[in-house]
Amino acid sequence: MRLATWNVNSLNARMERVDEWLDYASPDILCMQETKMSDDQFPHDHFAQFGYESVHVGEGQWNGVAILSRVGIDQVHTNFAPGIEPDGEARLVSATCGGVKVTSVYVPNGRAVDDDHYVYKLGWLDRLADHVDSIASPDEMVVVAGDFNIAPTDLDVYDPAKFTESTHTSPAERAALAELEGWGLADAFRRLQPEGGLYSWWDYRAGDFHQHRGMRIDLVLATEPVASRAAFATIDRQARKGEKPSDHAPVIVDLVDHP
DNA sequence: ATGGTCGTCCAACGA
Repeated sequence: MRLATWNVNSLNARMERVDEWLDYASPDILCMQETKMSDDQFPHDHFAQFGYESVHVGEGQWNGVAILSRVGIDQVHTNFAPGIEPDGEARLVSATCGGVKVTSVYVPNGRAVDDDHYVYKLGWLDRLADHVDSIASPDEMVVVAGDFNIAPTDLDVYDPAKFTESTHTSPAERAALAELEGWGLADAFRRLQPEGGLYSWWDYRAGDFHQHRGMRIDLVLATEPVASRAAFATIDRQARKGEKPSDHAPVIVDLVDHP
């Protein structure tokens, strides 16, 4: 089973690249972020032609998350689970796909460590931990995948010295990630790829992609029953090249039946 | 040394 996550930075703008990518990467489950689309615009029928069922939580101009699956979609949550303060933005959708409890997340950017949006980001991550604990347990197959807007360690940043005291690398953000790891969610890509310098996002400006100035902020977090089955992981840099790329590359994790 | 691009939609703003 192939899992993937991709921040497409506007599905309308990315439609051709997404079609091309589904053809060659052929994921069984794709978590998508930043569709920047309302629910009535989402092309469920189009993806059905590729063999995918889909769920989407959108708001229009900003945010928007989806799950595409060709192994079924059930038990959908379109916001944080009951009992958790609902989010006003379209940043999370959960569903059970092929026996895996999948959540597609678009974690708030934070903007700056002294910005209210950073406080919102940290609170959002706390609520994400509550959400996961509410809908699943660590002994189940659970995946939380998406744009976390956090580089887990300095191995995931092209120049850590440039990102001290800033969003994406701050101790509080990394502590929030550690909280999820403490619950039982492991960084599936990192377990299979111990070396640093592999990134999933590059600023459009200044030729950052070609200069390898990026960060690994798109993560596939998985419980042990999933992570122990993960046999291969990659970031598809090909999808960041060429005409009209997203500023993020897809992250792929392949599972085998028997560890 | 500075700033450099996209996407949303036409004016800035978010990333």
